[in-house]
Amino acid sequence: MTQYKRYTITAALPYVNGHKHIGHLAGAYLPSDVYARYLRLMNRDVVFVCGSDELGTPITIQALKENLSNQELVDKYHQISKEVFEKLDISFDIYYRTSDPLHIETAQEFFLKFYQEGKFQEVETMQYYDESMDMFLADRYIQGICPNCQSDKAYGDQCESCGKSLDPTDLINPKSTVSGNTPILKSTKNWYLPLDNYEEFLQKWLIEGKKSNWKSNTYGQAKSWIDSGLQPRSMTRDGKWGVPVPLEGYPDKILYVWFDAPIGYISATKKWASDKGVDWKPYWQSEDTKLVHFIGKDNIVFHTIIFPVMLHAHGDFILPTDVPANEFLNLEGKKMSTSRAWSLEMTEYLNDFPEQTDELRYMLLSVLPEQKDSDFSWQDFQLKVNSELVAIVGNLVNRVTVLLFKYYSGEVKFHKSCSELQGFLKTQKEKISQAIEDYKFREALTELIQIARHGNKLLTENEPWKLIKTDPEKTQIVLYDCLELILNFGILAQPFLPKSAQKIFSMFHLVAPISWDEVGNENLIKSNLIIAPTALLFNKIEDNIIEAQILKLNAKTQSIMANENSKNQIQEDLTINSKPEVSYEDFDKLNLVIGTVKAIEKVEKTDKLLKLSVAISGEIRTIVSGIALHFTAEDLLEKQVLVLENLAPRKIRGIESQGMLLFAEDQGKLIRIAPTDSVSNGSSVS
RNA sequence: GGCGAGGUAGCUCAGUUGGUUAGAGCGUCGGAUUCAUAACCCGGAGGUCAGGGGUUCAAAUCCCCUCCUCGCUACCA
Repeated sequence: MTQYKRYTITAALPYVNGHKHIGHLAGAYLPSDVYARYLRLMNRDVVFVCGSDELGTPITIQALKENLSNQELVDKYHQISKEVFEKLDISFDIYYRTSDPLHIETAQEFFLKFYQEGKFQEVETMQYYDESMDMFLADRYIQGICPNCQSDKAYGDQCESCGKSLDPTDLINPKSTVSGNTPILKSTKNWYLPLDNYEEFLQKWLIEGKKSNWKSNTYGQAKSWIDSGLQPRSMTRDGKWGVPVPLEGYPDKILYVWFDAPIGYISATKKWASDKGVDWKPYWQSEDTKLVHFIGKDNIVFHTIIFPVMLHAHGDFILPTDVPANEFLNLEGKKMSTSRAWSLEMTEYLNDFPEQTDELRYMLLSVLPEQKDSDFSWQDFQLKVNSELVAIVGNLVNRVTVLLFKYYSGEVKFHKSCSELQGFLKTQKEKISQAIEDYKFREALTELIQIARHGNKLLTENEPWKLIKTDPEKTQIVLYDCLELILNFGILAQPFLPKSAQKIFSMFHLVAPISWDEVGNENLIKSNLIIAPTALLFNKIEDNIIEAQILKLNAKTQSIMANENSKNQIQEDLTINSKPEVSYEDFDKLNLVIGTVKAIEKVEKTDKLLKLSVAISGEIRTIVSGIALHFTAEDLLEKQVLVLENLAPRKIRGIESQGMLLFAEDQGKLIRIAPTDSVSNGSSVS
């Protein structure tokens, strides 16, 4: 269907700072595996690469948490990931790791070439530096008080409590998480890739070139980034756990993980090629190669903009042909979250259902978030397994083998299959091929099941259990047709259900892989063949299994949340204790008064801001407060509130705010503070 | 608020060069059947395609407005 001579298929490198869940599987690994398996069965030249992304700051943070060295941590999770993918039959040609020396070398070559050709901009910026540890602090190594929600759990890049993304210099009272000391600002040099210089290239290659053949979600998001104007982006960081910057005099500089990680695809290909004794270059540098990146939507910008710009700037490389990005998979209607334990990790599934990997593959493929976020529910899982895999596929195989053994002791009598059946198989094969090439895996799966449905229909229509009494010869033909459907189902099922496909082949004394071209080949079923009796292809999943999983999920998330709450409690206690002692003079500077809210309006074009008019003594103060999510106008109108009267005025959204309203906060909810009996406006609080 | 993606049957979702009667699976109801893991097969019911307006001989599909969901992003003394 295409003119490509070879295919380079990549699946997003899992960042090995923890266990990966089924959302990751559905997002990148399963679709890419189906695609790669299909192409191999088409006898195409394919390399399918993936590997652990093992560098960067979050690794070091997780290592501290688990009390392991960086290397021990990545070794641990690399091993787990590798095994999990093997068990789920994800058929990577190589599962690599970015801590490999070959990768370091490859990434450094990239960097050096850019450096020597003047493709970087050297920029000096001020960064936090921990003098006691003699190191610059990456964002995650700085903790302080969030300027937004006052939580003291805010990191340099984001507040864990309110989720606001931050710049390290936004933090109040920043501390180094390494030493606990207050860091100083110090000048540092980094190398920036001026993405804005490549807008013309992106305009032509992506905006114009990919408009009609990329999925709307991928294209839309990439276009949105380009349209909003690209900025130079630093391709280096201060740190030690990463690819060292290959320049003299910068021992503490490493490459930004998003610079080196996608290069990992290339390093992985190099390693695979050298192990195999072939040349890696055509897979990345030849125009007749199709390069496809399978990713989740969180990686779109890196795979559609930054990495292509890198490849383009380098000059020797081809660009990705397709970037089929999937949306997210929810679990029981809610977004998966590792920190809230609302997730199904691949290791958990394998532990509970070690023999049912095809069932998971089937379920996930049938709900792949191809167009929009989709949902995995245990009930749905049970339904899909029981009413499709068991009732349609497994049942067909069972029906046919039972009849065959009953009437013919399992021996196949050869008959030429009818042309109608041949036509049907050919049609399904074409439909499935086309769907896979269009990355419509759900559709492909539906067409696959049609083959088994057809078999059940043949049986019901011809009733061989009756026919055997009147027309033994016709009975043989019907059963032969059914066997042919089963075998061909197996061939076409190989990309989706590899274990089940092999089970089917075993009945016919055949071994996978069987090429796509063999669909409809009558010589595969030998005359007078004795079918090997098989166990049931799929087993029903009973209600209690599903109930147990749902209970387990709820228990898991509740215990984590309880844990979190107690941690929060400790954190809050710490907040109280961690504030420095103040003198009476300091306290006396604050003028706290009671006022009454006289008018409220929402600040235009904001979600959280309310503009309030508050009466204190003789005057009306205008105060802007970020509380619109907690209170409506009715809640506060004519109510008394606690006001910090002498706070320096500040303009917010063009309105001068003359004071500050004080509220009690409990678990993120704001509660109004007011005297128990009404007092006159302006009454002081001391 | 800005940007992106969605809103189609009870549920999960397909469906764009605009074109008969809007589809599938599951569920539901009815029928048929017993070879089979109470499974399979046939049939029915079920939709103002989020709402409104426009373009057109013709709109789920193109344009405009509004509402809702998700993601990114902005304001938060």
